[in-house]
Formats: sequence, C-alpha cells, structure tokens
Amino acid sequence: MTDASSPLIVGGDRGPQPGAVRPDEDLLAGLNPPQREAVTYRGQALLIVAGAGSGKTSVLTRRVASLLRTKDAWPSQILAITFTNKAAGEMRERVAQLIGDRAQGMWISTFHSACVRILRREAEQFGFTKSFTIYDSGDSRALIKRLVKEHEADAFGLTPAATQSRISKLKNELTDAESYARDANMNDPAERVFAGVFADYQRELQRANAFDFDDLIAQTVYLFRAFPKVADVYRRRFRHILVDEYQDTNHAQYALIRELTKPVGADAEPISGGGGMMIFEPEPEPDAGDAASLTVVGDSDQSIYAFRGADIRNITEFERDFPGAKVVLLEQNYRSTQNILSAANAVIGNNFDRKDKKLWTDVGAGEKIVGFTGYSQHDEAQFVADEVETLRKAGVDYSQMAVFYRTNSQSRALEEIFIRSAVPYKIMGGTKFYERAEIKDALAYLIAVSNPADEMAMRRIINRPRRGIGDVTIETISRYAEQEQITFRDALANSSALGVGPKIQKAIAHLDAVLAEASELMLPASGELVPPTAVAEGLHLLLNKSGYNDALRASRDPQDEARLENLDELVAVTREFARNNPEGTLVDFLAEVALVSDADDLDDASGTVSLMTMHTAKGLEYDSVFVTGVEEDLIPHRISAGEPGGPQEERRLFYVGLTRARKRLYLSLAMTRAQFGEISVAMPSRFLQEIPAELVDWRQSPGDVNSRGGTQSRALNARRGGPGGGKRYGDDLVPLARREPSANMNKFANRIPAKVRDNGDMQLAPGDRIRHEDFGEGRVDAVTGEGAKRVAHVRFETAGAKKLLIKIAPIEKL
DNA sequence: GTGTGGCACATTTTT
DNA sequence: TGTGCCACAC
Repeated sequence: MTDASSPLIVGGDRGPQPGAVRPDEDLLAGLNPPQREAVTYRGQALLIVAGAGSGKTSVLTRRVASLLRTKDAWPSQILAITFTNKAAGEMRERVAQLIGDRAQGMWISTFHSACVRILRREAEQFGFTKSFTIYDSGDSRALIKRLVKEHEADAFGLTPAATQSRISKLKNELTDAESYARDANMNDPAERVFAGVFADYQRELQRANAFDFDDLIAQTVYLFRAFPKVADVYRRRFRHILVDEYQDTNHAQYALIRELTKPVGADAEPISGGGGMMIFEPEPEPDAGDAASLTVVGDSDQSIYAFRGADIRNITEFERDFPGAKVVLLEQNYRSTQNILSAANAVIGNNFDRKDKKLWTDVGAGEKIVGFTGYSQHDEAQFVADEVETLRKAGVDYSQMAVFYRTNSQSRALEEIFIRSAVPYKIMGGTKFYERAEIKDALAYLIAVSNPADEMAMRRIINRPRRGIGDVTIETISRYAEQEQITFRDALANSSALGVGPKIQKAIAHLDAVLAEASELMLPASGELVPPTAVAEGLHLLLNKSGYNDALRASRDPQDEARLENLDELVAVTREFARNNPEGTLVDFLAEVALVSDADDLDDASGTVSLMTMHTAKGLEYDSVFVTGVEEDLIPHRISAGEPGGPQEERRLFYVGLTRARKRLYLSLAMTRAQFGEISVAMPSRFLQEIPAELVDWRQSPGDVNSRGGTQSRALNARRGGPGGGKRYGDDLVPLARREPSANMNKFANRIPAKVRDNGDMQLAPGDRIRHEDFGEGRVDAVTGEGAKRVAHVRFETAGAKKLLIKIAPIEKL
C-alpha cells in the first residue's frame, strides 16, 4: 500500500509544507484517529468503511474542506456524489460553514443530477437537444404500456411492469437495445418481442428528446466512451471525486466513476463499434498522477438497493479495482446507545459472508429497547401514537421522532390513528406530490413548452381540460405530423389542415395559441435573459388561459378544490425555485422537479413526527425511532424469500432501521394485519429472535397476546402512561412508564413462533352471543370469509361494532 | 366524446 | 381498500 503518498500538485499550488502547522488543523478538531486519517489522506484511492453513525458525513465534509484549505484542489475540481439532493444541499452548506465562500463552484449532487448537467451540455453531440425531458418511472411505464399493447407482448407474459423492470435492469448493466438484440435468442418469440419493445422504447425516447432515469447514467457513460474528447474535458476538470453511499451504486454508476477516474487522454484512440460497450479489464495506467483521486464512503451492511441494481461488490472489491487503495475503518458510533448498537450488531451478525465489524460507543447502555405487540395494526398504531405523546410530554420534540415501516401501505393505519389522536405527522414519500394527476398535468403543460418533441406530454394535455378532442382526433393529428415530418406540437399550428370539425379546430387553435404565448414568456430568444419569475408566470398563464383552472373551479367534485390548492402549491414551488435559482430556467426547474427524491422534502423544523419507509430512512437519524410491523412476511418481506440474497438484504434493511435511533428504539408488531381488506394472521419476525432478550423490555410480548388465558389482560383502549399522570421528567433520558416485565418474556425470547391462540374451527352464526376478553359481550351480525380467515362481524354492547378473526380472537361462545 | 358502474387485481423497497 | 380498466348508455 502506498501510504502517505506525496501530496498532489495541482495548478501550481503546493501541498502543505512539512513541519508547518497544517492549514487544515482546525478542521480536525474532535476527530478520532481513523477519522483524521480519512480527512487528511492524500492518494489516488481511498475507501472509508463507515459504520452506521460513525460520523461519516462530518468526515466527508471536512475532507472536502481540507482539500480546499490545503490547496490540493480548487472548488471547481471537486465532484462529490451524494445519495439524495437533500444530502447534497446539507453537504454544500456544511462545507461553506467550514471554509466560507470558497465552496462556490463545487459540484455536489446526486449521480442523476450530475449526469443531467453533463448531458445538458453535450446533448447536441448525439442527437438530443439541451431541453430534453426526464421521464420518471410513471412516464416510462406509460410509454412501455403503449408499446406492449402495440406489440401484443402481453401474449408472451410481458406485462408492462415486468417489461419496465427488465429494461431498467439491462440499462443498469449498460446493455442497450442493440446489443441485447445481438445476443438474444431470436428463435424464442418471447425474446424477440421483448427485444422489439425495448428497441421501440428507446427509439420513442430519442424521438421525444427524453431520457429515463436509467438513461441519465447509462447515456453519460456511452457519451464518454463514444467521445473520448468529451470525457477528457471532465477528467481534466474533476481532480477529486468523492462518492457517498458507495455500497448502493449500480454497475452503470460504477462504470461512470471508472470513466472519470481514467487518466486524461486514456482513450485517445476512438473505440471501435459505435455502441461503445464496456471494456472490463483494468486498463494499464500510464501515469497515475494524471488520474483524478477517488474517495468512496460506504458500509456494505447498509446496502439495501440490490433490487434496483446496486452491486455490493462495487465496495467489497474496491481494493481490487483500485490497486493501492487506502482503507480506513470507522467503527466508533457517535449516534446510538450501547443497547441499540448491541441489538443492531446481533442482528447483522447473522448475515454470513460479511466482514465482521462491530460498532461500539462510549455513551453508555441507555434505555432498553421497548417492544410491543398489538392485536391489529390499529392497536399497534395506537401504541405508537400514545408513546409519541408520552415522549412529547417528556420534552421530546415531534421532529425528533420517526416511525418506520417496510411497505408504504402500512402508513395508512398509522395515519388514521395519528389523525384521531391529533399527533402532527408528515409522510415522506408515499403518494408523492409530483405524482398527483393535476400536478403531472401542469408539468406536462410546461414540458410542452420546453420540449415540443415530447409527444407524451402533448397527448396528456391535449384534452385536459376537456376540449372535445378524443382518440380519433389525436390519431388524426399524429398521422398528419408524421406525413408532414413535423412534431405533434407543430401540427397543432395547422389546425385548419387537419380536416377536423370547426369546433375541434377552434379548440386546437386555442391550445396552440396558449402554448405559443407561454413559450414567448418562458423561453429566451437568442441571447436574451428571461427573468427568474418567468416559470411562475408562465405556469400561471398556462393554467388560466388553457381553461384548466376554470374547469376545476366549475366542478362540483369536492376533490377538485384540493386539486386547485395543489396547483397553487406548485406555483409556490416555482416561486421558491426562482428565489433559490435566480438564473434557473424552465428546463432547470423541470429537471429539479423530476429528480426530487422521497427524502428530499424533509423539513426538519416542521415540528411533526416523520413517517417513512425504512429505505427512505437511510442516512437519517432521530432521538426516538419506532420500527413497526416487525413481522414475518413484512420484514423480511414475503417476496424477498425467493430472491437470491433477499433475506440478507432484508436483514440489512432492518439493521438500517435500528441504527437510525439515537436514544430510544421501539419495535412493534401486530398479531393480525389486514391487507386488501382481508385479515390475516401475522407472525413475529425472525429478526426479533436475533436480538438478545435482555435488551428488550416487552410492554406486551407476542406471547402475551397469543397464549390463551395469559395473565396480561390488555385493554385495547387503555391509554398507556395516561394523560396528565403527574410525572415529571427533568432529564433528557426519560424513565418511561413501564409495565412490570412480562412473565412471558422468556417464553418468547428464543422461540418466536410462539403458540398462536387457536380456536380451531369454532363455528359462529349470525345471532350467536360471544364474550371477548376486552370488548365484553356482543352479538354476531354476520360471518364472512373461509377457513382460517373467517371473520365475525360482532356488535358489542359497549365497544360497538368490530370485525374479528374467528380463529385467533380471544373469544368464547356463550 | 363523455360519464357511469361493475369487476378484477393489487402492494416491496426508489433515483 | 381503492384504483384502473372495460363495456355500455347517453
């Protein structure tokens, strides 16, 4: 290993002089030795293995600051890749705090944003224009759906969803439609059809001047390979490349990094074959000093994106890929208490095939992990809501609490209970703002202005609001455009030549006029500067003059009022964009909107509890964390069982969830869970067994709920902790109200599939009277379902109407 | 071309 | 539970 190699000499600036006080000494304050090393090491390649909570963000920002301070790099020579836009923003801010305005000019962004920037500059090189559109998954699904139908591919079992994910996987492996067709077995009709759809899809994207998410990366790689001169521009520019969350990079992203870290001029000879396919073997490095230095940060235990092509080998084989690489291990955790870490270590230790690594902390054991088992997901949610309130009363801010779940659908029950309990919350991701129909419509209007080649956007808005333009007319326009070799958008300008009725002709002419007016407002004539407010004004104009807003206002559908509000919010977003990006154009705005991620809209100061999936939680931390739905078939998810490496990835996901917590961790599950309106029995997750029993304080263990006649009677509506119980907490670490340790704890500890209460095939019929352990007596109204899923609809005397799963409900027939 | 009602199917995670 | 698609009526 070439330790302590000589400092890079850049732009005539010398590195730090030996013996002198380091110019970046202040940046090292408070760092432990490995952290220091990670900040100060200067060499070609550095791998920072950063366990959860080991201060990696701090290290990364200080490393960037140090590179600038020691003059090893100018800001413009730095390219830092983060996982989310939010992380990028924070990093930029923190670097600026450390070293001031010098931070200007760095590229700190996600892979996707960086590629958009590059593609934007170079688009004309390969048949696109600067104003290309970015298709999100929904857009590309819509396009694929159309093509699948056209090719009648569903006859071969090619659903739109399957086709989309297959294309995405291929692109992540840098296989394009042509090379796929070359290697595919064309005797197989299914293969042939798929290859046809793939090729058409790519053709349509090109025709629409559009890239999908995967293309943003893959096409940038192709661009670099096909145009070595272009690649050299960026190799010359970026002398220090830093990549965060490296364990979640896919092959295309890896290839991109490889391209950028080749020595300038490495590809002097143009490569043969226009496709520019992958060259795998490491190239001889003629002059290593000439290549950019690379720093990657990651933790293979937190790799949770294999399903979208992330390749854990990128990090595990880093040392092989970059010979002479320095490796720094960060194992001291500054985030969580020892109890939380012990649980997390124990869980992740069950993954074989991993380098053993143990996080430790010196902050002490802290509180025990709290466990709770509810009857239903609502019961579970009530526990969470009650506990949130208890914490709040003890002085914990809502914004310091988070609730995690495996699947988005689980948020519904939590939401219902939170609303009822008046707990302020915010759902990250889920049905996202930008996926709402009215927002997509509004954006389609903007796209129609910015990228007239995008026929999808045109088709979307042409009859929204209703203008009396149906499929027949759309096809007429489309045919006309093809005939005249013009775009769909331009065909609108010739409405009189289309041969449609006068009413429709007028409607088309009006839409054309509105789009033209908006174009004038938002698009710069050559050399002209457009005011930053142009996007906001243009959007406002489009929505009003197109009749879109009027149609919503005139509607009597109560939802349309909410849609209007959403559109107002979108206008507000454009204003905000103008404030933050005085030079931002329409095209920039659309790109930003297309690339927002689930975690991006996180607003820390909002004073609300955050609800999100465990995936979204990556990279975040909270004082108090609730991991909910810790059940078999949920975490690990049922579908993962069949996938190679699936269960292990699920374990890593669970590990990510646990390690988000600073002080308090809650694990909860439910004994029954309703999905699709069907109630089914849930079993505790195998991961619970992996946590040493002494770390968990079960308020209500699975055993309590399961076993018949257990000692714990549980009152569904009892409010734990009670309001205004007169408890006073001075300390930050609150001793929370705790029930006496469950007598059943040992029973549960290492024998998870505890005996489920089983009423056998108890027969109930409408009119029967029953007694329920908690609800008391009631009368059966109806029985639905079959076998183990039979459900009794019962009207209780005091508790009201309930639905009970007959097989396991704590009931007896009277 | 538009609106309605019935029915099938779905939910793993996401830039 | 709820969404999306299709068939049918206006």
